[in-house]
Amino acid sequence: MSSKNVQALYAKSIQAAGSEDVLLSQMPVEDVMAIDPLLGLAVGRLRENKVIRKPGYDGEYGVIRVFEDNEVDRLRGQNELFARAPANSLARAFGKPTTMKTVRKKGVKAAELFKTPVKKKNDMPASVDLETLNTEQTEIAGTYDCPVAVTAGPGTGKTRTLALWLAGLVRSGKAKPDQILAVTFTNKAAEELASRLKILLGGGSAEITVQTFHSLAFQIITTWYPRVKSIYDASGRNSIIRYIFPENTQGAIRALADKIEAFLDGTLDPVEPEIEAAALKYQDMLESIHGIDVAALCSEANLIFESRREVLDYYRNKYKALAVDEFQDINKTQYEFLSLLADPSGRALPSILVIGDPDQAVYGFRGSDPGLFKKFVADYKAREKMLSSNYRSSGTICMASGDVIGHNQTSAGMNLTPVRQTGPLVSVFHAPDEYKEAEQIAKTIRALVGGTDLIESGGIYTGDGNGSSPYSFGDIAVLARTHRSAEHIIEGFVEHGIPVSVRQASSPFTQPPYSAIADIFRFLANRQDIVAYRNIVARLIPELEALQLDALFVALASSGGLVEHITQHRAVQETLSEGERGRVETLHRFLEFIEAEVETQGVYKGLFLILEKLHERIGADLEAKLLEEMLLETARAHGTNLQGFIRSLFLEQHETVGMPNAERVSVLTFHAAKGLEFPVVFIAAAEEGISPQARTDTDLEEERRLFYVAMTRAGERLFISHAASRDLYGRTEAASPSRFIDEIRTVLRTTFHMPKRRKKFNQPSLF
DNA sequence: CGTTGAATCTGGCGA
DNA sequence: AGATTCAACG
Ligand SMILES: Nc1ncnc2c1ncn2[C@@H]1O[C@H](COP(=O)(O)OP(=O)(O)OP(=O)(O)O)[C@@H](O)[C@H]1O
Repeated sequence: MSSKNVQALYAKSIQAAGSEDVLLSQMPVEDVMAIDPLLGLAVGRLRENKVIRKPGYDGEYGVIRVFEDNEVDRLRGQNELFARAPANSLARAFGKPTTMKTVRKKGVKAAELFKTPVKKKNDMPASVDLETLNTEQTEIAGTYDCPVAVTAGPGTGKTRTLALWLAGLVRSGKAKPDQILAVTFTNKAAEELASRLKILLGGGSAEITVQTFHSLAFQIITTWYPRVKSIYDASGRNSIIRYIFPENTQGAIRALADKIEAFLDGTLDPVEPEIEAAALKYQDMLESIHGIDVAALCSEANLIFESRREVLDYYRNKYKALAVDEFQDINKTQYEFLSLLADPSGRALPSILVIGDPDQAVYGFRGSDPGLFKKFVADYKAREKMLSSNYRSSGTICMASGDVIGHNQTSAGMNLTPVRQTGPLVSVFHAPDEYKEAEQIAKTIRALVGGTDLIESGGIYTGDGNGSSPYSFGDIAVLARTHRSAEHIIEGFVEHGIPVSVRQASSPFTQPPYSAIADIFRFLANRQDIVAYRNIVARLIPELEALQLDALFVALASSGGLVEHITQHRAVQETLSEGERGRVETLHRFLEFIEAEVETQGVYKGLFLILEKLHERIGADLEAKLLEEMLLETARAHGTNLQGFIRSLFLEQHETVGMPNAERVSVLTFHAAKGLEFPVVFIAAAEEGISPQARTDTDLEEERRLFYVAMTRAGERLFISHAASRDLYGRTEAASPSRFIDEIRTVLRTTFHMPKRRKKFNQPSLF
């Protein structure tokens, strides 16, 4: 079936159903069957969630594996099918039609994807116990009359205690929910805390402010200065800096951008006059387009507090209680923000609880200063507390991680007493290369969830001997130091049919080649944002040169964001040929079309059309497609709320959610894993040069803390793997095992080697 | 002027 | 490897 046919068919089906949503979610399956049996089958299976959404590593767009092997071929065009048909009005859109790169590889055996068992033990319902505290925890959770600073190791119930401290405020009537503020450093932590509070307090918890420093600051800024509309992250920052200082080389731009970032965040030390000057120029530009840089959010909020007494008083009166988790990650500016909200010398100090673990300080690169913990204790005359019982990890994992962190000179050396018993040894696995590493992890996961692969491959885990498979995909996480090494794992999982969930840091949609998406939404929401406009044109009509872009830029600036007459502007007439102006006008029509679609059909529709447009020019690799799916989901959730979507785009991490309830293995960076826990953890790419990194400015102790964070996420089983060689920029580099592995005493680990790489040879089954 | 091939570069974590 | 930028060529 050719894709044209599929498009036509799909269009026909939508027509019959009334809308694509109706088709996908409401129309009786039999009716869809009547239009086309194959489509009916697909829709039916989609609805039953019997679907593994397989990211298109083979060059297809968002392939959804709904069919068995023999069926797949019949649906060759399913990519377009699920990507929906293109809007006719755009068929001959601007730009020269470029052929989309299509790579087709043989797909995995679809049948494999279906034999994966679903859910096992972690069906812990609402009855999950969040209330029980030990004596030390209880004491902390009940202290409201004096600031408290808690230092405690991983798994000691810090977050649990903090949640109950917050809940206690409400239950005891000491504070109303809307008088309570809990600040976190990551969105994940905020979500986690909010969901715990919901369980503890029910609906009333919604009134409690649980936010990251950044999103809180953004909210404060936009409340009092509604003029600010566009958010610029590292990627947007780079493009503006490149525009302002065009004479700089790539490397110089990056160095400058890094320093400007630190300056904006108030953590540049010492402040270099040239950097300050450059940063101010940059901020002028942002100011003029009604934008703000993420790095400047906290500093700007502080400025508002300092310059507008009534604003500060408003927040001081509002919050009667304040809690900060992961306090070791705080930086100078955030500390100032905090002390502005809760004046340590003031008369009416709110209840304050801060909790942290110096051994888990891993944000040195963005200016966090663990010394601020001591400063807090001194400034607030806080009562210091400790927790020492680890409830999360087996005795083995506690000891092993203790061995590693013990190598840090600056380790607090806190004693950690495991509550849980000794467990299986830490499994260390040597693979010949990163592909084999991924494969082995995939096989081990299969074995853990009930497969038999590992018996065949003579591998690491052969079950608990009782034939039961105690784990589900959702119990398992693979952690990696860098996104790059995580990607290899994801690819391997896709190939081996392991359902995977990926959590990205800052939105990939603010970076090329997707930055056009971010810019389009920015521009639609903020017509003053001519930088966004320039980026859109540069990305979508790449043939235009800098001078021509400048002409458009100037023209738009002088027209106050009105796009219509730009091409008549003198500067544009002079620098662009008639054909080029025509293409720009087509682009304008496209933007207006998107705007209308967003208003009437929602952000989802707009985003979908943009992605489609983008794919006329660029192909999409594995990760891209996974991400597109995910972003479309996010967009759908925001309906027609453009502002909400933008905020989420720039300030939140994005996770592939895909099919609801689908059990997935989490693949995360060490940083992203902080605060989470999994019964089974794999640490991948434990190699010198990766973990620890080997750069001139690498802080070895921070690298070790990161590794420690990764290890301590595990409850029962910890696997550490490394590859002897790894492809890097086309070169194959030899790599030796991470020193952190050796730091674990030998009796706590077992080591496995993989046979040397055999080309294209499949191990025959032994049984 | 537009196309093509060669040279260059890729640097981490997150809001 | 793969994307992007640059130089030489038609
Ligand atoms: N008193 C307790 N009784 C039973 N379980 C507990 C208790 N305290 C904590 N736990 C459990 O221990 C685990 C770790 O708790 P929590 O996530 O609060 O630790 P944490 O100190 O914040 O860890 P980390 O710093 O590593 O993120 C959780 O599964 C929690 O439910």
